Amino acid sequence: MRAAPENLRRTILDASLGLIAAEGLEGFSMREVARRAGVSHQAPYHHFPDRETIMAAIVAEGFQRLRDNSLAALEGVEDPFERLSAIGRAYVKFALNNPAHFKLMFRSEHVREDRHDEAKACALGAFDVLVMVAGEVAARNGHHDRTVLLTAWSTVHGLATLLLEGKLEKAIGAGGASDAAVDRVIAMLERLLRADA
Amino acid sequence: MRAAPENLRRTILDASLGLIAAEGLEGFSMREVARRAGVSHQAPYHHFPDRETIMAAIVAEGFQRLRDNSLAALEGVEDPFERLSAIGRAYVKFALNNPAHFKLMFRSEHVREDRHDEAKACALGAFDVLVMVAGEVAARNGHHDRTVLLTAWSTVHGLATLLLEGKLEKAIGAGGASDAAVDRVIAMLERLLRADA
DNA sequence: AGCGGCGCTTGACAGTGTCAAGTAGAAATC
DNA sequence: GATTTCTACTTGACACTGTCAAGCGCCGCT
Repeated sequence: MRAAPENLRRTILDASLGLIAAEGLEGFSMREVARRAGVSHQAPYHHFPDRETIMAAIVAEGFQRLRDNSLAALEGVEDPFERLSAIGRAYVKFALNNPAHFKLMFRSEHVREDRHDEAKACALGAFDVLVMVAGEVAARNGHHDRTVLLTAWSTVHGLATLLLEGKLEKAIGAGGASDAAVDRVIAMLERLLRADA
Repeated sequence: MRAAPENLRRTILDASLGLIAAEGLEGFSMREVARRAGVSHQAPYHHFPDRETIMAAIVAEGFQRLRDNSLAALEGVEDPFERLSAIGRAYVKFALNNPAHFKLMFRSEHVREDRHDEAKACALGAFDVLVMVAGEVAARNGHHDRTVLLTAWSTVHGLATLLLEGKLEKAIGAGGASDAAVDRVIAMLERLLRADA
């Protein structure tokens, strides 16, 4: 009995996901993935040309999940400003729940998006949700929509990144819970954006 | 003739700075540093216990330069909101001019700040400038000073990070220059912050 | 029955960070 | 002044990495 074709491919992806979740991005190695999948160190290369392409597949899945999370966060929320906040919170939450995955998705030295169509497409898919909601906000407050988009994205992305790298302890203040800080920042941005242009 | 003590230490740091500037963060290797410094692959270990400690020294220098740049950007600027914008622009500019250096400074897997006192102190030194100016802004608009700080920092940090990773092309819009986008985001944040609480 | 090819394994190579041991030469001790 | 000590450095080795190059066994086809 031979394994179904494409079966090992999925096994390898799952092993990769498990590995980065358990050991972090720098603990990722092709050989360890192969070990976890129970195959030789070269078997993965039969399904992926190289390390970057495996990572690109993981990135693609990450952006799909990020998009799903964003859309789920929008469910039932009508007010554009609240919707933008909801996406922002989902974004940071995703980053904190999947730190290595998130880093991988946003570090070009691991995956050059322009060389991996699927990853690129999924990234655009997630991005589109933000474009849509930022557009709703801009339509309300009269600001330039691309600027609203960029500002909101930068803020939540910076917040997520700084949290992930442990740089915010000194900024949050003594004993402050980090999720409270996230809420404060996002709430503040929402309030600021509510002001008309 | 023997080299002056601590001389190789400086040579190694300079070689490291040159290497990351030329080859990027992932091109950095202890052995390549040694090669550039013209010594054996183990010589650097006589002045630094390990790779992370060399990187920590580089991080420390980076934060010193960031602090200097921030202070220089404040020179002659009186208005708190303009001052915050000036720091923000200096922050992004620093990141774009020293991409690998900037990444190194903000990635905890390379340098765990808590284990390297000098790097930590320099990071706090740069951070203090931001604390000060965010405080001035909060005193004016009546917002919570830590939240102003966090929001401003997150925004410029996210902007810098996304630019560095080449993720903003799709967000800037067709043919848009990225520095114009930076100015727009920072200007928008400034305008938003000018509104009282 | 024989064969081609697909899926995987084994082996090798150059590169890495770092441990361990050796060495040349200046300084210190007698 | 000869000998020892110490310091700055070199040489060598190890386990690990990603990836190139062959080899091997089993499946379906003719």
